[in-house]
Amino acid sequence: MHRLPRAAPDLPAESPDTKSRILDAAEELFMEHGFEATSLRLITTAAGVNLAAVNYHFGSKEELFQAVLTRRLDPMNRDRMELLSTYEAHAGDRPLTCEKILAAMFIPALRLARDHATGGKNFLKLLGRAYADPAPFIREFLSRQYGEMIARFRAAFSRALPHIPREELSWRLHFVMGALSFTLAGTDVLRVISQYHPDEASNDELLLKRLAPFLAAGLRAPSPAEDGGHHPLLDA
Amino acid sequence: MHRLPRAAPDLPAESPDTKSRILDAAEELFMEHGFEATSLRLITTAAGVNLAAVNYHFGSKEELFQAVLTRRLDPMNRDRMELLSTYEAHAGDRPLTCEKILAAMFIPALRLARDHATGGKNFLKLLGRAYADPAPFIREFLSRQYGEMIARFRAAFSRALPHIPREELSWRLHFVMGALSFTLAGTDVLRVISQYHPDEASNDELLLKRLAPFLAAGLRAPSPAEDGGHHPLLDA
DNA sequence: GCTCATTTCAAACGAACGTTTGAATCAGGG
DNA sequence: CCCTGATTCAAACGTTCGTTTGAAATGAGC
Repeated sequence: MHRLPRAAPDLPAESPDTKSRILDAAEELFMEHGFEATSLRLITTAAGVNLAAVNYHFGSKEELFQAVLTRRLDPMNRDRMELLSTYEAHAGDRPLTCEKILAAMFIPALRLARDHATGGKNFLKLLGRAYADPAPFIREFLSRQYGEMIARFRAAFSRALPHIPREELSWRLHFVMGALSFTLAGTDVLRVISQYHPDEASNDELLLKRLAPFLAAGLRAPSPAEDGGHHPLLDA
Repeated sequence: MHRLPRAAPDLPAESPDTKSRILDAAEELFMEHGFEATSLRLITTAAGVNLAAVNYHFGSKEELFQAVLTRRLDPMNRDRMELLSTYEAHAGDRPLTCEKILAAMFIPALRLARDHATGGKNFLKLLGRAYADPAPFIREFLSRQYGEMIARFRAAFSRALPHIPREELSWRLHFVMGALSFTLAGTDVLRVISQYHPDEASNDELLLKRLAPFLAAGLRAPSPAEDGGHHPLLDA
């Protein structure tokens, strides 16, 4: 099935196997232009491989896209769950704080953004954009990939915030994922909103350090159902 | 330039002028499949008009997309700013609450979702997805359309939260826009997160009533810069 | 050194795309 | 009634798309 050709004795950092070169090029180009607007010819040219290589190694363009996502999303979500388990074991039977749970979500993403020099950041952008893509095969794929992790984290938040009704918590988790993916996608809408310190905008750690307190406060907000109701919003 | 053919005496709800039929069909299909994956042939067939009509009336596919967005986005953002001005005038020289400012952002969006029977909800979904689209012409268009409104609202939040540094506030405004657009886009990721009460998920008013307290609490959170620092996140 | 399965390659496939063209159709004013 | 400008229409334009094909190249095992 898989070929193990040269053991790559000491080639500098160039020309890993064809499959990886396609994945790297596809990751960057999908991130830059989106799925539909990125042609296989663009990808294979950038990767320096033959056009037919994609269909040979991956089967189709859609399967290539899923392979691009799986390669990094799978380990990242596994890391998230492991980190959450570590925190929980360390806390004994006391519930975790929201900040700690959010840290279990963010740290693996940060690790990804830093480890692979450019690849990681490209991937997070790509992931943020995939969230908003209407293509059914993307939506189903993400549901499959995220299902287990989300369930674990919802349970953790549920213990951390016992006074928040389950349904309300589901919504807030949805908002958290929205703000996170929007932020990681790093769209240039930011240029409109802030006066845009470019050197800081690219610093993901600082970015998430700002996002976490924001989200933690939102998660802890009194539930509309528990504080007697009548919020001013939308009643005017 | 524009033709005013029949005054449409009492045609039930069918066959407005060609331009509107194209806009309606395009709005729904762009929402459903995205910009790149929606062909002009699909749009014109759904609208019951000739293929060439798009290029005749709008010039190109890109200009059609911008026309779809402008048609509703323009009035909505104008409504938002007017509502904010109304609230500010009513409050005299006291700063508005975060909830009130958020209401000025949400209510026009809700009005849009309700007024035009199906069109409005389609549009909000489309708008949420356009936020994440990498196409340069979309990004530039949104920057142009949103610039003025964002500036107004940032000023309002700045008065409501004088203890939050300007830069921190810019980030939080970014998070607010992210959560809002993600929520309005209404991706099915939601199906993963919550156990999904379908009849409630489609109720935008309830949805935004949950989102507003969440965001208001996040906006009011102590700034990492002002509370002496050392947050637990990311230090583990 | 031949074998055979794996991988690469140039070339082509049919389909679908956005856009253009030029004639047909229409409505209203002289 | 024809003229004029605006709109619709069928047809075709050239390009690009994802995928397939069949032969050439490759490399490990006997």
